[in-house]
Amino acid sequence: MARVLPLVACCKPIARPTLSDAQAVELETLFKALADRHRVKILNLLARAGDEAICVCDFTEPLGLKQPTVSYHLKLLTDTGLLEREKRGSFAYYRLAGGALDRLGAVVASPATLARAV
Amino acid sequence: MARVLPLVACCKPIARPTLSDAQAVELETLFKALADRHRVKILNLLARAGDEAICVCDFTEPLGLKQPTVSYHLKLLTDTGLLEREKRGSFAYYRLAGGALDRLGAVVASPATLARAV
DNA sequence: TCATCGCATTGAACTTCGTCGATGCGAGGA
DNA sequence: TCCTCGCATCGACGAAGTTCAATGCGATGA
Repeated sequence: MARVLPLVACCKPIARPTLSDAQAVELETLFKALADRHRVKILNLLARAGDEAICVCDFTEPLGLKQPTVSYHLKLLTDTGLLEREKRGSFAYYRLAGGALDRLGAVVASPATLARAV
Repeated sequence: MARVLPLVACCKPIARPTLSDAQAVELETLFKALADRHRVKILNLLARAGDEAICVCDFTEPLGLKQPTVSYHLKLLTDTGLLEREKRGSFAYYRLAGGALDRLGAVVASPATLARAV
């Protein structure tokens, strides 16, 4: 029986019976992480890169942001569980966390989608 | 051939080739609408209500917010295209916009999900 | 060891958001 | 017509988010 995957280690879909306060806060945190044009672009760049990781310095130019700001956004996404960080020498590489986008989809599943999933 | 539905009259999935600036802004707007615990609960309440609409006065108690604040959130969600408003006498009823949650799922579709969809 | 490079963190300025009292407005009902 | 009720809007305030120069720190190489 298919199951709706938890997101980032938490989170139930929006369209479930009674969302608790804690669950609402978790979803708020998740969507806040996505609620910025630059972070959306970061996810897009990483999704397109597939398995390949991208280092901090390679984000600044496409985003048009300074390095501290890029680090700020990357840290926020990583803390939310959407990104994974890997250190190589003095470089920091980021990649999409495994299945992050898939689980994201499950969270916003509507009743109709749920019916199909279960 | 299945197609990824546009959201709210815009918006391509995150994992698509090159997100334009405008598309990133649209997604930012969308996720910002979801990035609040009370708005998440509103969507949850409406999703559970199915086809039935809920009037403003019935949100204040479960949300623990005053009427002006509830109206603020409902307007924000409506402006984003996630909710629909219907006036009955002096009452205002809100319901989920048709397929809003489904299209939401399409937006966050990962490359793997896309492969399945197409 | 010393200089350099890449990244994280700090601190401060600025912007945006969430909340609610007060107010306005249209719809009923007396 | 006047009063009341439900909702939207305004105005103001505090809270939170975004940006970047300055700084700190570990890694690399001369």
